[in-house]
Amino acid sequence: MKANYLDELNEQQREAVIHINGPIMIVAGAGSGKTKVLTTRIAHLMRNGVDAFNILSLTFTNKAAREMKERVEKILGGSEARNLYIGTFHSVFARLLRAEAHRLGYPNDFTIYDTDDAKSVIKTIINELNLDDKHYKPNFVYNRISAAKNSLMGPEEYQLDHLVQQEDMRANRPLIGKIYDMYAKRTFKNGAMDFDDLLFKMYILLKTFPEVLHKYQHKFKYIMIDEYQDTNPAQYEIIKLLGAVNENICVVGDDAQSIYSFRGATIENILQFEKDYDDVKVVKLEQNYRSTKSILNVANEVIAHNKGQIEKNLWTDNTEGDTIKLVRTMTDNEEGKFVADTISEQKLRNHYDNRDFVILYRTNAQSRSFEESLRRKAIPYRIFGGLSFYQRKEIKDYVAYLRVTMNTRDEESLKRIINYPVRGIGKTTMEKTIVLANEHNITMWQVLERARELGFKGGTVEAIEAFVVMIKSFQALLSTHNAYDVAVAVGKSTNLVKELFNDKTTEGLARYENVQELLNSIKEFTETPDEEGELLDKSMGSYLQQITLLTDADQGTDENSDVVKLMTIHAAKGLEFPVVFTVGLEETLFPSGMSINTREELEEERRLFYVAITRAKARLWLTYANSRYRFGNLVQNEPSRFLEEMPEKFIDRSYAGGGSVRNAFGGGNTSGWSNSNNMFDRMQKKTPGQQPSQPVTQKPAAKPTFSPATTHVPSADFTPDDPAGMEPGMQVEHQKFGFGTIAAMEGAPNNRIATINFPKGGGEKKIMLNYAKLRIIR
DNA sequence: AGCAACGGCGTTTTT
DNA sequence: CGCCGTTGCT
Repeated sequence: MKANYLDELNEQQREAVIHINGPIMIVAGAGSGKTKVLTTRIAHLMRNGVDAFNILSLTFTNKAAREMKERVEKILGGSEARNLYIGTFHSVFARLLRAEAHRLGYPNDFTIYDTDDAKSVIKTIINELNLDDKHYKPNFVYNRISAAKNSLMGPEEYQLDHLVQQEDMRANRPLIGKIYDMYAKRTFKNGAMDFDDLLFKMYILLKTFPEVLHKYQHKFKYIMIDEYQDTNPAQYEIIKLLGAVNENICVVGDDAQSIYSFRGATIENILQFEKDYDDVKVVKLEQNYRSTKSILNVANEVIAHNKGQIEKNLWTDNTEGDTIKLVRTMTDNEEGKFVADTISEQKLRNHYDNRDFVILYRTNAQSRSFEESLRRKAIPYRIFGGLSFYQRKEIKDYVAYLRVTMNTRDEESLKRIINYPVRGIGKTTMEKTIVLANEHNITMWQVLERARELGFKGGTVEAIEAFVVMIKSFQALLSTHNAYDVAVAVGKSTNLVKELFNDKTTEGLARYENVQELLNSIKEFTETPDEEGELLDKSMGSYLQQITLLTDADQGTDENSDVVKLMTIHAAKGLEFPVVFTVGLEETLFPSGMSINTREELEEERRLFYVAITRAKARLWLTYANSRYRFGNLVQNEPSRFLEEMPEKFIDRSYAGGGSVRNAFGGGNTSGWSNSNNMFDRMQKKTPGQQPSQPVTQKPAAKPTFSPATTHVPSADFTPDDPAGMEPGMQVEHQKFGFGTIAAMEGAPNNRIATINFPKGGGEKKIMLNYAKLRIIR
């Protein structure tokens, strides 16, 4: 244990850490050691007698939660940190609701609908109401409903609220309230919650059941909230309820980095915190440890253009560092090329690794030109964002089977699989099923169960009955087998896996691999001890709820993979990189054309720019293109207004990459500047044929966090041994991770957990022996 | 029932 | 431009 953990803090940090009881607000400027303060504070609480079980810490990503736990463990030693309740608002509440949802009439194994699922339900309802989905766009309606829930407004209130109704009338969409009402009823009938429900229903639960509120008020005696500037009213009210008894609430945030108002976050929460409680301790962390003076000065000056912030003065002891480079290119493609070239150059000149670079953009769609240029130069990269692994069709299909197995009320999933793979339950049958379900006021599944009785005939009734029997056989397996075995059985019985296996097209192969990856992730889930709380819930239901909440920031835990990262600025929140490229600094793109109509919107864009700048530790490039393709046609853009807000002193506007040194700002003609024959290109050309025929580029696809780095082919005679005989020092073989050595053993005798070092399987893994299949070598 | 061709639309940002 | 959903054909 580190005895001197307080010595590693500056005065303000220490002040924040040693404050134990009563509300405290930590205003933490960018790079001011916020995470360190949070983790040290948790450790300090525990050192001073607070039980880890009584600490709730809410973070912005699951990855942040995991890291936090590790860091606390490092400070304290031992494994007490395992008992902390750390996670995102959504995942923590999902877990609590898993224990309590029945009180609200939901199954505890409720399904969590992602945005696509939710929009699909909405679209169904719009069609049922005979409304035009061109006018009532599901997307628009979804956002309206989402906003309502985030401000804790239910369907009834929504339809009665004058202001809201006026807005809908003015938008010529008066029936949104009606759709909302039906949507709420439908998802409830489906036993499903969407993302916003995880907050909304949590609030309802605490409001409705005093004994539940009481229970959690006393469980969570100490509450910490990271990124408080990005919380919404629903989150605010829940925290208010949970913290009401002990008032040991610690919020950490930076109003200058509030960038999520589009999903209901309100900066008011942090601005008002001082008024919410008596005697709020306020600590400001103003020393930046991350960036050079140049970077920080530019950031400070940019954000000064916003009005009304919490007063603070962010400063640094770091060196002045390089100037910030401002670069214009002719087109978006040249922008991509410039960035790739510069990365090559910087690697040589300053000995950077790929992992030191990040490319930040405003919209996901901008990634393309950078992908191409990086691929061309064989620079490995990884894109964060875009379509997640779990949104892929083949994965959603597979998961839909698992969901229905867990929760037969889930119609969205049921409709997805009822005739996939084809089993003779076509459109007519499905429609009839829906009609019957409505008529008898039962679920679709119950109609299927009683198909014969309800008048289905011939081949149809046989097909339905076979389907019902199959799903029930999966359900029966749940009590005797772990989630992985059930999933495998599902793949076999449905022919899902075989069907994909027989598809020898490239896409078919990729889909097959993705499904294997899904199975791997389930396997790893069942075998890895739970790091997020005291419950070792390894059930299928727990798995399904968890994967829906995984985000892009959560993956890419493989810190050791040496790749350039590409992501939106939103996704980069909380991260830092030695070298940052912020690209696409053009009017209508950044600031976004959608956000230049009010001062509030524009200020949020500026905060976003501030976040982008402050990600950089040592070097920062800002680029923009004269023209770029948007929606298929070439458009001209002015340079971003933000560029004019930066202090000249720290900016190098003359650095224009391939040629022109003049006139980085002016419009006009720069023809001839793009004959890119700079040194990096030449270097690249010097080694023809030396490039790997297979580019090292990682698959941009988001993969589950828990997938192994390498695949091990098990020995032919692989048979699992009885885990009872396993002890530290033994050599074992794992079907996926390969050969390894048992480093340590812990856990109760009937639930032993081994720490095993797999040299080729991704290093040290914790494995629950009850679930893992291991072969003893010696 | 399954596939090809076509057209329309979209880009903020994400749990 | 590229994706998605719809249409219309077989």
